[in-house]
Amino acid sequence: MQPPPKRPTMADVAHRANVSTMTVSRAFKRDASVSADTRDRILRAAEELGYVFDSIAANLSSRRSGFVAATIPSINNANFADTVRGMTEGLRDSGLEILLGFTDYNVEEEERLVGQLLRRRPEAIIVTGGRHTPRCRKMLTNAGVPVVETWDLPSEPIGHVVGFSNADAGRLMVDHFVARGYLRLGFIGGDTSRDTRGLDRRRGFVAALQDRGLDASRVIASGVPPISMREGATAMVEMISRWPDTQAVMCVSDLSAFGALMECLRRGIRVPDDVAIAGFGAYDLAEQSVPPITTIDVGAHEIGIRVAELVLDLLNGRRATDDRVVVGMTPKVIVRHTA
Amino acid sequence: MQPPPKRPTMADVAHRANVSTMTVSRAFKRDASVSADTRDRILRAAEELGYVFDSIAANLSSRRSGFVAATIPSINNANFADTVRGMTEGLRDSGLEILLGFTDYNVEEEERLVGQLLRRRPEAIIVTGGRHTPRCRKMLTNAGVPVVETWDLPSEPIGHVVGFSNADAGRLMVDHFVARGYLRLGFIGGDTSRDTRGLDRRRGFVAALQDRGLDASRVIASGVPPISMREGATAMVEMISRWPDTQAVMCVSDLSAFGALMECLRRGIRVPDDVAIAGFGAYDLAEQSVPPITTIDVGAHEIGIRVAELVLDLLNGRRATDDRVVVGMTPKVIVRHTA
DNA sequence: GCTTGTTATGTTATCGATAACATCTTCTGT
DNA sequence: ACAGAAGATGTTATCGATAACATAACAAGC
Repeated sequence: MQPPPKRPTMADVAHRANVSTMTVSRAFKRDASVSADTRDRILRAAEELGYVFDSIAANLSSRRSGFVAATIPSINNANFADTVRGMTEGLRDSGLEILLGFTDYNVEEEERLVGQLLRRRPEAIIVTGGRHTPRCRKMLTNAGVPVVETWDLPSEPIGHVVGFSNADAGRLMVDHFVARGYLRLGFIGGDTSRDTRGLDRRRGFVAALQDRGLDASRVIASGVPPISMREGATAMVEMISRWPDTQAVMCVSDLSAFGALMECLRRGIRVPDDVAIAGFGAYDLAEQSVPPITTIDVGAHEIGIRVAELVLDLLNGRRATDDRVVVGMTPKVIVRHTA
Repeated sequence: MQPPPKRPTMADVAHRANVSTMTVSRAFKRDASVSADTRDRILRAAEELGYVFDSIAANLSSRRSGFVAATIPSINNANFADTVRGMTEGLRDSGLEILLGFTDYNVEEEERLVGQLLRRRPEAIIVTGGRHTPRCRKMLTNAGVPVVETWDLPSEPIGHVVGFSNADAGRLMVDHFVARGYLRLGFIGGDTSRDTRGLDRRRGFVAALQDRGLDASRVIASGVPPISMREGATAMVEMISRWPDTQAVMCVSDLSAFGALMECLRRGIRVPDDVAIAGFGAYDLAEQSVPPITTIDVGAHEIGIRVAELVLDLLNGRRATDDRVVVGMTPKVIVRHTA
């Protein structure tokens, strides 16, 4: 290895442009009062030297990191992707960037990740879900920046909330099934150790069954969340072999619902005549599938937009930091062909 | 607003634990030589004070940021998600984190993004694709850190490469179609202004047709990349109405192929008997779909793993920084039912 | 017993920018 | 023509950690 080629600094640019470093610093901001002439000279000098602004130094000096941290369970999930898109759009003109971390549907991993993210001094932190390890809760509580929980309506929020009740989503589907005359109902989801929101949907589903005095035992829990199309297919096979008279099945997501539906097509099981299927999440897939899949829309994109608005309001002092904002969204059944 | 509650610093921890800040700093590293006793005392003091390590200051001081930057076209794409997963796995134990940015399939946006990322002094930068704006090329060339281009085999690489030839992928599908006896072939993709890799696949497809003296005019280019399932469906309609005798169609991705396939099912067009359909990317969707979709696998996950290995080798000096590494992968057709 | 090495810890000088305040021009209105 | 505001630029101290070097304490080897 040779000695690092020493990058030029602001001082180098300042020297070349015959100004002070402070003026260079101002020239690199938007609104700063620097004469057009001087700014040109500085930017030209920077260009000639190949100067690259050092955000790290700027962050330390200004005590502002310029980003908000966000954790989502998975990079490969259209729902969370929609939410992140919404956040990105909402923050676009604010100069804030999003630092994204993935928890892999795992609260231990979330704890680790939140710890790492907080070390980078984000201006706000957004987490998916309302269940965390005690240590993680504590870190978030003491973070000293706005905290927003999303995709959930926690009973004891840490800070602010933009979400919906996953249990209600489960209930909602029972209502829909029953209204259609289906009474022997099942639920397909992953093993329950990880995806707490999926688990809440199942809880709501089961509770609604019990409220109505219906059989609440038809639950398949297998596969590591998020369960895949394939696992949905496998679970469907198990469902109809264990409880052959099942009339309708809710799957924890549209992906598993699609897998279940495809398995039925392969086996010549008619949907919804022999068994009805519904999913969750309003993925494109559910709409485009033949037949199209009944699902629940929770407004993933809108969640992102609302979160961004909220964060900006809090950071700009347009809202008091200490009053808890809870934005509740309402899940809606989208009725299609399969249920 | 009250005066900011002033976070504790290392100096505070040092004072409380009766050591110097340097010892605190060491206690927070892994390997540093601090007696077990002292370390305990320090960590306890830190815990009691609610101290949170400040990465920004550490980065400035140590002149190491501890992350690699990566740009991908979209957060919502299973292929790039697989690659990112591979990179994450490969970097897991290195202490390096991934700072992810999304270009929205847009080289202008990529330029902006790369500029922002470089300001944060990444230890390496990974970009998707081999086509960039001139300014972006220049920034990458002068970045002073390892640069890896992926998902492509650029003719003039900036630094290192882990990818495959998209044109070859297009050619490969023509070979497959012809081997099956299909001779009137079409291609469905987005409008050509953005997704340069999709465009390369089309180029290869068209070139292969011309080489064989086949009709190369059946190209539908509409929709902003990445084109959706719905756009695939629309494009399929256009294809069969403009060229009703088309025998086989390659779609730029499995998503659009799925959309095209579903449209055929809706219209009672038999696949592959009336028209064959193939996609690209080996998404789960293509495997689970009924019927399952013929596609091309490029090893998205493996690309990520290879990139991570390469980056680690370069950063650890196990490979010279100045010899260009080109890892070429070979796209493979996965033959299923639709073509 | 004295050198040498190892381990644990402290001291000092930065890293590269910015906040806050100071200074010097140049307008503006009367 | 002059006070006062607004605009453009400079000076100094600092943000919170770490590299590099220095030192102290103790063990091992001869």
